[in-house]
Amino acid sequence: MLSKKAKYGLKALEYIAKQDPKTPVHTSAISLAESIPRKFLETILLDLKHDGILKSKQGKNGGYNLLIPPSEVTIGRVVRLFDGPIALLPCVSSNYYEPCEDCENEAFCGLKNIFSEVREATGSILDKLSLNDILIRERALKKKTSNSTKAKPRSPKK
Amino acid sequence: MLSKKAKYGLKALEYIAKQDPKTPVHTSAISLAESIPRKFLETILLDLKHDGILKSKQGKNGGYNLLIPPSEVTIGRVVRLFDGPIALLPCVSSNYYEPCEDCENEAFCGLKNIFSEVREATGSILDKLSLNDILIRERALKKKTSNSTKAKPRSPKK
DNA sequence: TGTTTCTCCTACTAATCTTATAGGATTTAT
DNA sequence: ATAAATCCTATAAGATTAGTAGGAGAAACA
Repeated sequence: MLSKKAKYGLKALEYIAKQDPKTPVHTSAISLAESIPRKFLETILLDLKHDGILKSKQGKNGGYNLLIPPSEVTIGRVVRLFDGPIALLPCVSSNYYEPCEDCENEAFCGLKNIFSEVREATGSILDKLSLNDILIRERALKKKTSNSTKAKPRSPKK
Repeated sequence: MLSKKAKYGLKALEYIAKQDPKTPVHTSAISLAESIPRKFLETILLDLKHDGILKSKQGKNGGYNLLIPPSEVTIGRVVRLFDGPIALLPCVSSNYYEPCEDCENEAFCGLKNIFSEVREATGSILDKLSLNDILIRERALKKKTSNSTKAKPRSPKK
């Protein structure tokens, strides 16, 4: 399971990505909108800033904005920042590789073989999809519903 | 990351699966072979027994054996037993589903959409592969190496 | 210049989870 | 009987999680 930090972090980023990129977004606004404890959120946004995903403006009317475009903020990066490795075993992690203490023959380990497949499957999703994809999918989901609610809006009038 | 329990559990099961299914396997033998603390292993094997994966024989010359064939012990089942849900968000878990506390519109959640894809990818591997597949892959890996070590053993003599 | 409103930073804490260990009760073979 | 094994519960140290507390520092603005 994701930690609250990772989940809150993703939701906060999503919220920021939806706002005007020129206007600083207040912690308290995010806190309110996404039901994230304000003080907790502060530390999370700070982490995101230190990682180079967000930039901040201090003082009155300050707040946060994305430092890099939403399409370049991968989900994997955010998950790793807060929760560490995506892999389920250290020996199959790309970014945090460590051999298992007592593994005699890593090359022959059936477990490694299987969990490497799992890591590949999840990594290929999380490192490919970005903040932007969250937004795109959300729009797609909403559109889909509004379409199926309306009566046959298939072809727009000329 | 997997917990030690899950990892130890899988390794223990693998060890047991490799032994004669008629002869009870001692905790101490597994502990020694796989470098798992004996007392810790005891509780793990007990869990596996209570879950119906292992059966035990008490008393002298007692020990553990598989209750069901290796091909029916999925990795997913063992992981879930020790570590809970495979999903990264409660709202995308098949076996432990829970709505997110403050999620207003689960149907429109971009995060859910993406992590449901992740859950599907990992679940489809972990619930399809079994203890038997670990053994099969291990054998395949060893064979591959021994082949490439030998000089062209491609076609056996008639 | 002083006040307000933000971020920034560190330290702390309560609760839970992890990774075991301890000590014996129970069961069975010999 | 005794030895050797599982069974069961309790305990405990350490790490992690999910926050909270309290202010320092920066900028806008009156």
